[in-house]
Amino acid sequence: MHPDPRKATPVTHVLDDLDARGLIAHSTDRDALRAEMSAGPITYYVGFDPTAPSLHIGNLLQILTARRLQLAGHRPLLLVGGSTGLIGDPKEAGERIMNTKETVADWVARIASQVSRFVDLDGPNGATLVNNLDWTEGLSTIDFLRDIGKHFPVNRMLARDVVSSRLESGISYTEFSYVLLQSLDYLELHRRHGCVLQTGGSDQWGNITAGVELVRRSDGHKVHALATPLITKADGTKFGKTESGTVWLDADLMSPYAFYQSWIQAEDAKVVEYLRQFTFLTLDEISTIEAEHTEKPGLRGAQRRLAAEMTTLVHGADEAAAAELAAAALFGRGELTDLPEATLAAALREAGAADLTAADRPTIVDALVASGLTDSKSAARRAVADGGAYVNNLRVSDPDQVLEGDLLLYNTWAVIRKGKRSVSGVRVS
RNA sequence: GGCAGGUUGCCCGAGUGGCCAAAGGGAUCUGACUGUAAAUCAGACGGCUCAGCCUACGCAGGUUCGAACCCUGCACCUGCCA
Repeated sequence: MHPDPRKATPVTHVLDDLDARGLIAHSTDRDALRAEMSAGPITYYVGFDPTAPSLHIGNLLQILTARRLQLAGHRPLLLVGGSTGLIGDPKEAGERIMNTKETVADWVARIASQVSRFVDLDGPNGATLVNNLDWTEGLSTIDFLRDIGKHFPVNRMLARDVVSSRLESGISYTEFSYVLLQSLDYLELHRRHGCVLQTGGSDQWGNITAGVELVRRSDGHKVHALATPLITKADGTKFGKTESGTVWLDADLMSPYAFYQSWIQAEDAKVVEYLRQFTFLTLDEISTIEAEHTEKPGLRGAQRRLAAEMTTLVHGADEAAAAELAAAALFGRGELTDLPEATLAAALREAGAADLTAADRPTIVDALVASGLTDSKSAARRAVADGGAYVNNLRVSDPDQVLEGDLLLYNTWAVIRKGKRSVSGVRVS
């Protein structure tokens, strides 16, 4: 699970490594930070709010960045937002729906265990998990307003982009206050653990610098901030949160196979960037991959490597290998009929296979729905009408086509495909 | 509290009594071309027992042969005034 430290330890300063990987979008006084880091291990933190039962690859970038800093000898504090998760960070789309305290507490536990898998918890610079509920639960409103609120000029708060964009559509006092809580986190971690750096996504920059400011005003100390860029696709839209939904890290929410697929479909124009930002391959190794990729993009070597690295990192080597084998079987050049039954069955189990009953005489439309490739029978019929439905890589044009006889491999299996990249299986028995 | 405007399908947005499952755009899906890439072009895009039926235009009720469109009440949002 943990990348080999020898491979990952940069020979250069870790800040230069992050920079070269395209992981620094914004930073406070870089030279001062560099000097502090060179003088000895520093303590830094990154926070995750429990807005779902699992983290996604946007959060993963933050975890991996924290891991890079840890590998360089610094000490991470991983904060899970037990209290901030109850409030909700304002986002442009509009007011968040509030989750119950029980739900948030459950998500906190899940996310804490998820996040701790990516860092070392032991050793001289072992990571510490913290929960901001610890210092907000007993905090009185009066103390909060006097000690924290006093440092926040409302005119400056109103000027922040997220807030000003919400002034028209409306924003609750609850969300408006969020930045005070995150800032308080930084102050608390600075006081309790000597934390002098907060990292996060560039969308958090406003919240992060507000914390820097609070520490300066309250304690007179200069602390730092570093933000990673928003990871985008070639068209500028957010990577990893699109058509089929969010790319989750939890295997129950997204199978390792699906996770692998989401990476292998990376765009040519972006795949090398992703390799730099997400993997622990050295920049030299990535240069080599990039050269091959530029030479023969059709081989999709960069995408394969990216998918393998990421699936290994998140789900482990065994799952990664299984996902790779499944992809090779289902997307390979070879005939599906040439696959041994065990290979075929394994591949379909990875991709996901639905059970159908032969006596029901299931049709292609039934199979598309049962496998989850389409949301409804209407959509399935449409797919067939569009010429986008395949059984064992052969186009099916009749929506009433029953899956039986020659359409079943080993008298049992059928590989159902919708379009080019969506494959699933059915087992008819 | 008063006045004005608004609430339409995944999102934006047109529609003010029948020709509306609802223009247009975006997103998404599929096809062609390909390399599980991009770009381009084309088609699709509420559901179902699919030449028909059902559900839908904030919620509830009403007028009408017929309502997303008219009326009443309610909820929420925005602006102006107190």
